[in-house]
Amino acid sequence: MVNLQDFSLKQLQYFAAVAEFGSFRQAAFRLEITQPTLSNQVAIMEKALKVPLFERTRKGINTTPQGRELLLSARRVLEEAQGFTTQAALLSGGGIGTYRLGVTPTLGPYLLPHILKPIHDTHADLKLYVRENPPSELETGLINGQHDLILTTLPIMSNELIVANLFREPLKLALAKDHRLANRPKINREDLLGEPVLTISEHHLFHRQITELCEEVGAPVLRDYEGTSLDTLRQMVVMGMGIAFLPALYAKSEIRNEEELRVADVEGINVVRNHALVWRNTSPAGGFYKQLSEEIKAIIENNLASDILPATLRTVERRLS
Amino acid sequence: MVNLQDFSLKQLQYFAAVAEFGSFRQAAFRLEITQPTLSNQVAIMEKALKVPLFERTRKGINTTPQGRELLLSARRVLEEAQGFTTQAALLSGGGIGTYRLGVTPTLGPYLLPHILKPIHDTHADLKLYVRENPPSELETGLINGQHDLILTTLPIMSNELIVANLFREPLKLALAKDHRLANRPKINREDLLGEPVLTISEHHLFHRQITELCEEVGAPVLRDYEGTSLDTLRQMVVMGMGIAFLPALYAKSEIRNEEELRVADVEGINVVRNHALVWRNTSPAGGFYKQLSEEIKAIIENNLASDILPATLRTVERRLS
DNA sequence: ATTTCGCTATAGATTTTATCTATCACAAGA
DNA sequence: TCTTGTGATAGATAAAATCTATAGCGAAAT
Repeated sequence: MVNLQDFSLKQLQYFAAVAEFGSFRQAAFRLEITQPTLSNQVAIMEKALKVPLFERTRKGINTTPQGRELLLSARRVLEEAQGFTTQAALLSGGGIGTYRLGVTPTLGPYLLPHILKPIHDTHADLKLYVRENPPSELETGLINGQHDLILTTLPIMSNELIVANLFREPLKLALAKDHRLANRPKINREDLLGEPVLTISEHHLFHRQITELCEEVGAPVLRDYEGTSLDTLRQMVVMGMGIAFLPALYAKSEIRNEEELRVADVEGINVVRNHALVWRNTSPAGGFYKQLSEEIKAIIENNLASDILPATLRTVERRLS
Repeated sequence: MVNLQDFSLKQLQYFAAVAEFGSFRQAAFRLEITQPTLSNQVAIMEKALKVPLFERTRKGINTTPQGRELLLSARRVLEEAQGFTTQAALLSGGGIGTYRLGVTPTLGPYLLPHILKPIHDTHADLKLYVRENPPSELETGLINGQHDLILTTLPIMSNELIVANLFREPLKLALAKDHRLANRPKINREDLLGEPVLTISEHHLFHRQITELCEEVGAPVLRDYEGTSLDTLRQMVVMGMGIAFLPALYAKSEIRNEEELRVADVEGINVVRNHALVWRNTSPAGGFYKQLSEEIKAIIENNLASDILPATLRTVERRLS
């Protein structure tokens, strides 16, 4: 059996050239090598394949019947190889290819619709394969190579990841339409005293932020009814089971119907989620990811300035402990 | 632009193996090379393509987004290359492929039906691409590579051709049913005196044989009515324009209707065509062609013994002058 | 007939490439 | 802390590709 290593692309090229020009000399001239080199390589290939490809005469060559058949296969190989090189040339330009982006379910569906379109306009050949996972899984998934990039909430613990802060997202207070505070022009911290608060399950990072906030203002957390998604949380608020803090972008996206819910700020409360684009410090495309993060930040600040706060920090490599 | 010569099949194999095993060391082990060699080759390819294929970490590698895309192309290349090798392995067995066989129009249609089937049975993967040409064109066509093999009548002049004699084909006398000699049990040389003889056009080799024969027996050749094919010659005999000498195999194939024509031998006349299989002495498949000629000879002697005479000579390399 | 030209094959030197051995440096896990 | 597993690096060696120069042969031209 002939092994793959028994011949090379170069030899296939030589073979095809000789067949095309019908002469070793001419083919060698076109290939910009000398004739003995060409004869040698073809002879080596013939020996490896155990098939005579050419019939040598004093006035040129004839391709053997076997050579004619193999020529077709050889051309197919060369064609595929050419495809490989052209694709490589494309990809070497950067910003091309399918990148696996992991996102938090509490942010992705509400942020991505705003940024995917402009990114696609800038990078026509960039595709994002988006998968949703809770932030903790995003981080490990990024480290072990399931994702190329993640769009997640801080903090990020691993010191082998590079974090590009994008923006801060405030939490908004969501009230049922018939809630006693629903029609207040302003709501203060003190108004929340004793108000039962619904939160999302504790797998999500801002569960802890909310419970801390509730302790500060003296609002009880309804642990028995932790929502598994922001949508169920919203439904529970509508049904009057309590109030809830919802991320601003979620509120902007999903709460259109003012008949159902009122969304309000609370004076003196400034709880935010920090969102960032994160990648491995070993990633060869780090430069491109950095550029991408700047573009995303610009898009957000242009389109969503009224809903979010700009990032506090520049891109930093976070260090643990 | 990346050139084809900038990477090799071997490197593609290495690339695919590293991507598959997720580790240089393991891949190197499977490939039976050392890890530095593998790292080196992959690095060389990355440099040539200007695309990072892997992201190196202390616990293994991740394939970059570009690497993932290129992996698909690389696998296609390797697949085609594999196809090339398997085809080469098939062809190296011999007796496989499409051989271009040139035949005389005065023999091919009447002989080939008898031999193609048995040859196909013996060599299932041998295909013959048959083209008809007058013997003189067959010879030059063989020399300049338009044919791989020819089945033609002797003599062959070129000394760079190898001739394997197959058999001798007698000429039969064809008479119209109402000819004065048609019912004779035997016909002698003397009976032909003065009989007008039709022949095929002078492009065909046995035109000369027939004119010489006619001179010997004192029969005039009707030059004005030279047939362009054996079939027209036969029609002319049926119409009573004269008698004709036809090759035995043609007579056997085409003259079924005894109502039209009578076919007879002439006592004392022994004109034959010598048929041979011929190929270039430079042809790498010479051994196979020789074997093929023996098989054809055997087939003929088994199936057509009553119609032809065995070849006089063994295979010889004919010399000119 | 002889020469010239064009073709491929061959020999040997040289350059280039692939490969190996030995080792380093780093991170994770025991 | 030590071991194990990972890829990178340096230098020596082996292998392969390439070149130059030339031989040998057949066909075409002289």
